Amino acid sequence: MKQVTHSGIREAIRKRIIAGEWALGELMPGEAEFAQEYGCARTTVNRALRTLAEDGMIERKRKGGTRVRPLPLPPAQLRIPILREQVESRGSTYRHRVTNRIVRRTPAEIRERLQIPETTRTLYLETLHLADDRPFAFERRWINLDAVPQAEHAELTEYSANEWLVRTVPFSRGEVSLSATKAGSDLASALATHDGAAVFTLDRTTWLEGQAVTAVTFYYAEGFELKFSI
Amino acid sequence: MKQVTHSGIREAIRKRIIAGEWALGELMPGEAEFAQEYGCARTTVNRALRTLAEDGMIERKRKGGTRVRPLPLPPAQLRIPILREQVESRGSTYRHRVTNRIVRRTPAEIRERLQIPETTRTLYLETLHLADDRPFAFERRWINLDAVPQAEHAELTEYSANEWLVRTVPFSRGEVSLSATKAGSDLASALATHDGAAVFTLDRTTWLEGQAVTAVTFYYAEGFELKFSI
DNA sequence: TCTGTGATTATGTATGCACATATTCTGCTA
DNA sequence: TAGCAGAATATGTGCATACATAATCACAGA
Repeated sequence: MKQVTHSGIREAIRKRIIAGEWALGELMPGEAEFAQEYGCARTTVNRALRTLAEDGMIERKRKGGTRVRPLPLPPAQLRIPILREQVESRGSTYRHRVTNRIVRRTPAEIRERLQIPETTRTLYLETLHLADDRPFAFERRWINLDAVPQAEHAELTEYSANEWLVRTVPFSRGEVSLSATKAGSDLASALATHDGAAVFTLDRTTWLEGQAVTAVTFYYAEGFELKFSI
Repeated sequence: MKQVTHSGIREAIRKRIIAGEWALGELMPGEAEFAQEYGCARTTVNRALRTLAEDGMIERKRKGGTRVRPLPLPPAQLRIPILREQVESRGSTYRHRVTNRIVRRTPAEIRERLQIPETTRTLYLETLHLADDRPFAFERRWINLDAVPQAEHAELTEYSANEWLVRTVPFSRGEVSLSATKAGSDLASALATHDGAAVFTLDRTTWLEGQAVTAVTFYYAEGFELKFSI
């Protein structure tokens, strides 16, 4: 009846929590108790409960015991795919075009986002991402040339700066901000839409081992939706 | 020098991956090899590598071995806080006002989203969420009364429908869609902004054990940003 | 009543071992 | 050469045990 695998026990306990066997915030049985009930080692229960805690379903404290989360976290696992995948998953053909590329003075706002001094050189890039040759997203990007010097002379024809960085500086971390922007005339013409269009906007600042790598803003064409499961 | 804890080993290996010791997609040493190198049990290495795999940094296959992810996943952990927390974390006072509440025919679009027949009764709610008495977000919600019959007569004064559902039907799952909407005149007046404003929009459809619970759309006031770390 | 200290206890983790499971690899056979 | 069966192997998992660690609790002393 009851599985004696950690995943089986995890799902059994998950069902019991959802069924309301313990109220929000209420203390649950301890590992030893569950182990006896399910007829398995405490180690196995430990793993089941640890996983549920990682999922945000329960809280655990040494000596304090295990309890159902008082206010369950809305757990959303959002993975923002790289643009090529966003386009190709819609069945469209992806292409990109670098419309501007220059090493120039970094605007103060970007210097602050990247926390770099005025002397640091950055590469500024504007890229238009196309789905079936229609504008899909417009990208403004600054790359810290101290962190990624080889970007200055990188070929960005086969791969966009987006993909090039993912391959060159993988596993970087950072901050993302999502918002809605009212298109000005320059943005509207880049995205081939009208002035005042509501544009879904994604800002990302990326770090690797404490050093700023890049700051980027994506402006998505009208009708774009970022979908994910929770 | 090197920790013999799973987290110590995990971080050591993470650093080696980031340093580029193995190329993207390249085969890494096996568990037994790492265990010998770090002088610990294979179980410990197993947990370290398992965690790295959950983080999306490596891929593992039985007999196939462990390799660095060929194309690293952009790992974004987004937890959408409930509105009260979004407001209060900005240091503002949260209040809400139910501006409309009616059991009526469910629009076909919503029936499709919830996959419910025409006969199913739903509760329609409009709620205005305020930060320091200024509009922060406007919410349109349909609640499946088959799934949550007690919603029909629930007091929604202390807690908004948002929070009431989180407490009543915790741990539900679903789909989220983020987009940008151009405000029409009714939405603009609800949010006390101007016609044509760019409005950040969040759609969510929620399920519990295969049954549709609620469909909701949040329209956030101008200037709103949804921030998170990756 | 307040305070601090030590005992208590639930979870956290490392280990050695055994066995399960999914792939890949090898070599036999047609 | 193609196809298939079985061997080999890396990861996956369960268990018993021991000890670590962090909270909490109880109690003594001021």
